[in-house]
Parts: sequence; C-alpha cells; structure tokens
Amino acid sequence: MSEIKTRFAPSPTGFMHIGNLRTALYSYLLAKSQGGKFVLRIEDTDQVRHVDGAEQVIIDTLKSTGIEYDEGPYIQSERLGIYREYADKLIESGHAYYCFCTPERLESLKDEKGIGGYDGHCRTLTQEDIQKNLAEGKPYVIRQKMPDSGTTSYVDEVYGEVSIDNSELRDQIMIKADGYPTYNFCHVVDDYLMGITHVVRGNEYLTSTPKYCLLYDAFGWERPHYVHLPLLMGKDADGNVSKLSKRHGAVSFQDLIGDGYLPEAVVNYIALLGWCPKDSNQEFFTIDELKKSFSMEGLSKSPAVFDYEKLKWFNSEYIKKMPDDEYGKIVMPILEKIFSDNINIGKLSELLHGRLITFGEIGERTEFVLKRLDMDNSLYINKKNKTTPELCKQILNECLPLLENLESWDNDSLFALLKEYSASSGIKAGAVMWAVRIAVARQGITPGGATELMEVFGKNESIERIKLAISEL
RNA sequence: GGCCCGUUGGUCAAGCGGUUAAGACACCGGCCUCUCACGCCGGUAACACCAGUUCGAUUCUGGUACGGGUCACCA
Repeated sequence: MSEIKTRFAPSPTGFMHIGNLRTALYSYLLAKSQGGKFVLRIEDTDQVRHVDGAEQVIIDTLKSTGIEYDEGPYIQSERLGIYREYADKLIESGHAYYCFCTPERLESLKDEKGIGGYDGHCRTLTQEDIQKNLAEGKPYVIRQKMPDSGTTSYVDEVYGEVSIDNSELRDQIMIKADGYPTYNFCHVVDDYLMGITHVVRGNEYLTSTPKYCLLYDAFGWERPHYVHLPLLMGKDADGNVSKLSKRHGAVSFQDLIGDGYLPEAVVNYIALLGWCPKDSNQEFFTIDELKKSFSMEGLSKSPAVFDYEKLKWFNSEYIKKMPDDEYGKIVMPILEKIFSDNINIGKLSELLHGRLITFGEIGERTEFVLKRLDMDNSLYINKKNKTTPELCKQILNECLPLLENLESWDNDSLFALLKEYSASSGIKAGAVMWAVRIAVARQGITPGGATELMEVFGKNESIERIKLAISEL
C-alpha cells in the first residue's frame, strides 16, 4: 500500500472546539502511526462567517499541542479557480447543472419544521433556457445531480458498511451564487488533488458521505478511506447529553488553557475519548507515545461524554510531574501578581505544587493568605485529634510565648518547637498542629501543615494571627 | 417526521460465543502518629428490553425502547 496521507480541514471560526481538536489529533495520529503525511487545509469558503485572525488560532493550537503538519496550510479561498474548473467538468459530463431557483422558491419547499430539500426543478432546463438566463445575468448555483434510484454505500473504517438510498440524496449545491464552492464540493476536489488517502472527520458526515462518494465516482477518481469519529458530548443539567457546546463549560482549547489546564493534559485526555490502546491499560501518553500506539482498531463507535472531573485529574497529575523550574515559571508570576513581598511566595509555590488541580485556582486556594478570613471556631473541633475550641485555646496560649521567642523562623525549627511542646505538655502532636494550623489559616482546608503555613506567613503575621485567634476564642 | 448511527457501572472504557465482566475518574471506607492534599490498601456500582441462532450469548441476527446525527447558497 502506498503512503498514507490525512488532513485536518477546519473552518476558521476563531476558536478551536475540543471536538475539532480531537479530530485533528486522531487524523494526525493515524498518519504518523503509519509513517504518513499530515496536511492542514483551511476551509474558509463561507464569506459571511469569516473571522479575522482565525487561521492563526488554528495554527497556534496545533503548535502548542504538538500536532505538526507536513503540508499547508492550504487556503481554499485562494483556490476558487480550481473548484470552478472541476465544477464545469461535471456540468459537461452531465453530473451537474445550473440552477436558477430563487431563495424564495427554495424556502417554499420546506415544511413547517424547516425540513425539506431541493426538488430538482432546474434539472430539465434546456440549453436555450440556460443560455438565456445566463445572458440575463440571473444569479445561479451549480448543483450536483444525484441518481434517481438505487443505493450508494461505502465501508467506513469505524462503522462498517453504510448504505443510503439515493432517493434520500438532494441535488446539493457545489458552487454558490457568490462563486464560492460549498464544503460538499470543494473538500472532495481538494482531498483528491492533495492525495488524501484517509478522510478523518466527525460522524455528522456519516450520512452525507455517499454524496461525496458519488462525486468521486463522477470524476472517475478512486474513493478514499473514510474514518468517521464518534461525537463528543456534554452532560446537560437534566442528565441528558448533547453535542458538546458552550453551555457545558469551556469547550475551546483556548478556554481550557485560560482556565489553567496544560496542553499536554488536554491532549492526553481527549486522546482517550473515543480511542483506547490495544493490549494495554496505559493512561498517560505523550504525543510521541500516541503516535506509536494509535490504531484505528481502538476507535470507538459510541459517543463520549466529556468529563471535566477526569480532565482535572489528568491535569493535576501533569502538574505534579512538572519539574520545579518549569512549574515555577508558570506559578511564580501568578503569585507575584497576587502578593506583596512580605509573604514567602517561594514556599507557597512549593506547597501548592502537589495540590493544584489547575493553575486557575491559585487565587482561590491562596485567598486565606492574602486576607484574614472570618473565623469559624467550630473548625477547632477535630475528632481524630480530639480537639475542642477550649483545648485549642489552651494550646495557643501556651505556644504563643514559645513562638515569640523562636529565633529562626523556618519549617524545621517551628516543627521542632511544637513537637517539643507536645512532648512536655502531653498533648498529642496532631492536636497541637491542628490548633495552630486553624488559628493561622482561619480555614479548614489548607495547602500545607501548620508549620509550613507559618513559614509562608513569616513571624510577624503568624504571631498576629495567633493572637487574633486567641482573642476570638 | 424520513433516513443513518449508537447502547457494558454516574463518566471514560476493555471484552470480539464459554471470564469471578478488566482498568481509570468520581464516590465511600481504612492506613499514613502535622491537617487538607499526595500516596497506599479496600469497597459500592454495568452488559437497555424482547425474540431468534447455538450445547452455550455481553459478544451473532431481527425487532422494540432510548439516545445521537442528518435532511442549508454552514462547514
């Protein structure tokens, strides 16, 4: 078999939907898993929806996810002449025809639900009619002529044989009135011209693919392999699922990055939504590992619900695995923006390393450092350490002078001091730590232990907070 | 509504005629004598339904139900 070649052909909408990114990823992986080529093509034939700078978003996203294209980007709006030329060939061969129907007439063909397609009205136009209309400058489109009977089928690599009665097929538009081609037409021409061997795309195209097959047949071209992918779904409030969209949360790659997710984690997670490695339970994949493991046999047929919880888990794992310097490059600037210099943010950053789920939650997780929260004295109650507000008050009162006299304010010294107090007072170390931690943090869940937090706060703030806590008990 | 596709625990999923039906996330419990977290150990939880084929169906076939997709001068 000759070399495999796939493509990613997004329309420039200004953002990269996660489902789209996954399609790009699988398409890329399919090619690379077999030593093939991967092409990027921008499908910008919709003049109305054009968004400035949208191409760059696509290119940037591919770059930061490690999806590298070997060819392109090809820009369809720069290839208009090519499509027209091929459309004319189909007119000549009788597989396409001019249609002069007005938008109003087309609208009248639809039922009350807005469903209904073209009836082939202009199929029967005579050569004279056509020339006359053309001469009059009437707007027209070029339509593909579908067979009247029979069925068209193809074998999808994922779904197997798909057959559609030709009577279901409309005479779809190939060239619009503005002279631009439709997706339905130009993607076929491009895929052929670019030598695409495997068309990888979402399964919303599963039932329209026979039309494209017919186009290949009309040109006498060999049909490509089709690889349709199950859709990505989101969970609705009512428990149902629907195509992943904004109401489900962040759905574009940029949104996810903005929320503090790592590109590697996103890629790893979405790679596993609809695909699973054969003969392995491996969960963590770099893009290079994916290239080695990917195969079409592992593709799923059923739609997958995007689970933010699992993405979070992947992200937290990726953060934990980050080397300190790399991690610091991301976290320190964020902390510097939040805190003034009397807080030990280096230490804080360190404490956060093993606990962060996304970089977006840093502000929330460190709010208790920035300001003294309202104290809830019930936090002093802990069954495991058998602490009560009364006991904690005693502990704090007794520890305060000890802390005030401590010379070196670092974690080890603080820990040694409290441990020693625990031993001499006979109060469990856990109870001592609990009392101090709550007094200093003023909240139950903290990104570190009592002594670690005191190191972050520094001596003055720690003492102040303990005094305040005692006064409130 | 017509047509097409799908259906294993809450979610992602393995399975491809005979299994105690993997694993992961989430959840619950335990351990870790500095909390939360991390980590470790354990637990709850699934083959949509009905026929048929077969010695035997989660695996094959048909139907039903449910879910999704599609019927554009959008891609």
